[in-house]
This record gives sequence, structure tokens and C-alpha cells, in this order.
Amino acid sequence: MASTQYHGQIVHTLSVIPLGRVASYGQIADLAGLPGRARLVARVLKTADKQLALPWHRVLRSSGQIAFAPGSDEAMEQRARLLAEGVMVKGLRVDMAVYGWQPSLDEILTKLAY
DNA sequence: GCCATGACTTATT
DNA sequence: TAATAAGCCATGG
Repeated sequence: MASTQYHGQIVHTLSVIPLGRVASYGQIADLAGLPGRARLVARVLKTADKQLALPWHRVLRSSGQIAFAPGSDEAMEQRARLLAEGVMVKGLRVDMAVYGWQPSLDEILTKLAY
């Protein structure tokens, strides 16, 4: 079975990211109650079942840059998906100060509470 | 159980 | 802003 118990918490947190907003791996880990597990978030996204329809394209590095190699198919698709949601992407990076997701108190209490 | 790997982060230069 | 280094932690060989 799922050897990681954190898998579910991370998946849940990812599903709460609003359309048109982005978050960093570390931020997701924090919100999921797993500070310092940014790499675990990356692992979950990579291994997660596609049927979960996770908004993986809304997850970026702390710098706002896309985590995939420049020119890779994945990087280009992520860029396209973000643009489709109204997120301006400069090269491979997004302005976190503008598009970074800042969960409201209401969202934290109703969706992220554990 | 040790070692290398990775869709990462922070600090430093 | 970019390049380096060191820290971090679950996985797999």
C-alpha cells in the first residue's frame, strides 16, 4: 500500500490551490503540516495517479521558477497551462509576489484544518 | 545499513 | 539576478 501516510495530506492540500494562483513546494508542505518536506511534495506529484486531476502545474520552486528542465515537454506544458489560467509566465518563471497563493483564514479553517 | 538520487530550500558570494 | 554550497528527507539499489 501507500507506504507514505503523508501522501493523502499533500494531495488534499494541492487540491485546494485556487485557479490562477501558484504555490511553492515548501509552501504546500507547510500547509500540509509537513514543514521541510518540499522534496516529498515533489515525489508525490511525480507518483500521483493522474485520475486525481491534481493541479500540478500550479506548483513552482520557491523562486517562482518552473521545476522542470528548460525546453522539456513538461516545462512547456506547465507554462501553457498557467497562461491558460491567466498567470503571466516570463520564460520559465512567475512573479510570486503577484500570483503566489496566500490562503485566507477562512480557507485555512475550512479546507486545511486538521 | 550505507550510498546515491531528486518536479526542493536557504544562505552566501 | 545568477552561481555555489550545504541542508534536508523519503526511496531504491
